[in-house]
Amino acid sequence: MRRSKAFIPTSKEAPSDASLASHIFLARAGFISQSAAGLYNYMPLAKRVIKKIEAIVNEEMTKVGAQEVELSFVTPAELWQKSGRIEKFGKELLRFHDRKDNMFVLGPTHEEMMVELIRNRVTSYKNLPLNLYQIKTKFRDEARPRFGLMRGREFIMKDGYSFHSSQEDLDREFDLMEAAYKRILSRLGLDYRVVEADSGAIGGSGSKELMVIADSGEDTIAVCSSCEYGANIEAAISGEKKVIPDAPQAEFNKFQTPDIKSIDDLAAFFKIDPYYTVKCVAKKLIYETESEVVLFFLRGCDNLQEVKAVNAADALEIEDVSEEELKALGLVPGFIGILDQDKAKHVIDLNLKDAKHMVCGANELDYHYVGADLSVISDVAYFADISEVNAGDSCPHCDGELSFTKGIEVGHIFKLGTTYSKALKAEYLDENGKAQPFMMGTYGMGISRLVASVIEQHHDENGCIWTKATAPYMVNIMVSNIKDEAQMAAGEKLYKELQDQNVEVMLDDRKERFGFKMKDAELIGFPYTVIIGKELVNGNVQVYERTTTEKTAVSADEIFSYVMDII
RNA sequence: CGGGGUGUAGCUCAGUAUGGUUAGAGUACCUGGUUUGGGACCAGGGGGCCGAAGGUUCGAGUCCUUUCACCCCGACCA
Repeated sequence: MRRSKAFIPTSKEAPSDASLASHIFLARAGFISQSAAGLYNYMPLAKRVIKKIEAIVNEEMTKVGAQEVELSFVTPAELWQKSGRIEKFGKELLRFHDRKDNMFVLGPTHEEMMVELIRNRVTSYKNLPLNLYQIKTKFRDEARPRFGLMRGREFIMKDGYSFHSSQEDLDREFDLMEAAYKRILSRLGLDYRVVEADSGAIGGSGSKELMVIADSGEDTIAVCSSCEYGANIEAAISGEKKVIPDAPQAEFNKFQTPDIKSIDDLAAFFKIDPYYTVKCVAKKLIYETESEVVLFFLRGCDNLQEVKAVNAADALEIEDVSEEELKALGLVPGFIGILDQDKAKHVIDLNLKDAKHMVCGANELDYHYVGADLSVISDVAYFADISEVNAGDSCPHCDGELSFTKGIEVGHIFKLGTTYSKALKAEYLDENGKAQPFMMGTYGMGISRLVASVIEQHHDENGCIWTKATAPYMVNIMVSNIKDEAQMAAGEKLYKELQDQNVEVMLDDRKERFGFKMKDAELIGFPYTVIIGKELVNGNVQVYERTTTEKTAVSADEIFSYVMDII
């Protein structure tokens, strides 16, 4: 491509609202342009990058036997009513009516459509397993799209669905897909981590997220310093505490603690470690048709993990609750106790199971119990893991230590089980001729989000730095002064030679000055720029490498073979 | 969905408190010339229903009402 004819509208100014590097540089370098909230146009450079990523995904999917299909973007609302997700998705589903007044929704994901596609077409265990996928635009009418391609309303996703006759076979496919996803991210040149994820209200027997490591990521993940363990903070667990503070020695007793309401005050008052205090976090849990105040008890040193709390209470949502609401229930804020708690439903963190030497609220103003032994309620209370891991906690699988990092969720693989096949009555006949719902897995990967992720991880103050696998053009030939006939001829010659070898090459033949064209090349982020300029009279050109920003002198006679070697 | 903010040239923004020439700058774009190794310079030029609709006024980018869009913080996010 000749730069003079290419549609690449670069700009010195970034959109006023852009804050992420990927948003700023993709906009400035002429990859994307916004058309409305969360909607972006892909210009030629972006389109090329997307095609490269899609090609790699397609190759890896083909390797593991997945078959590509393409389902309609406009989907009948009826399917979403059958699965119940028309309510669950709510306003995120963009709905509209056709001329016959039938309702449709723009597909936000395609579980229902895919199940419907194979229903009554795949009818025997002999045809299983089956793995179908597509790469397709999705639409979710998000309340707050932001960060450019990172969180758009319209985005490109690879979504795959597998069908099985047993849990074992689903487990096998799940591992296969995890390996394939890892290969894809490695080939793209990304630093990533596979982490345990919250499986959410949808149930299923497990899910993992593929996180690209980046400070700008919206997810917090806990990773082990020495083994492969990693988990979204919503699902992370820690191992046994290695150092346990000395226990306070006290007989069980009620103790006056005037105006001591916080854990810090309590620990200071008794001169004990917060580990030996019981914290109560009251929340309002929202269910389908009702809501209820639920008390969550944890060790004073731990914090409530709200996603775990919602799961433990089997609720849909969690909200804060006011002191007035607590008092209305007969609770005493600041002194809510774990023993003889009959005012509200409560969940106790597993870290408190059989805990001894504890200080806890006495359900009475200005009084706490000391020396409490919680083993007395071990058999009657409801225990669950509801605490958030802390940086420095020990790893649940090895001797390592957990630390936090930020990640961009670019993939999510999920063991769905039979949720959708049951809801949509999709069944096959097993060896005994008995109808069974399909066991399903679902595997998503955000293609347009990957484009942004590459730049989040690979950029500098001057612009994009594309990895070799993702670069829209591998080589940029920059003719410093197009009026210099020798320079121009050398540029044209190399351009043709590289094109003949199917190298993706750009020839910057614009009537611009050296500095302008270099800045432009850096902004766009070609891996290599061949500079044909003033050194040509001495028989030399230079190769500028974007990752290192170093220039290497190369003989003009050898430049073609030199380029073929490094790319 | 709650709270806040902004709409003026392709882009980034002045101008609006106190209404009053022909609505501005930088950048980008077109012409000509000079320049040619890190986003050049000179000269000339094109480009605006000041988000939209109503209203007040002799007169509205500026004041009032309504509305739409976009953005930010939060909630939400298979």
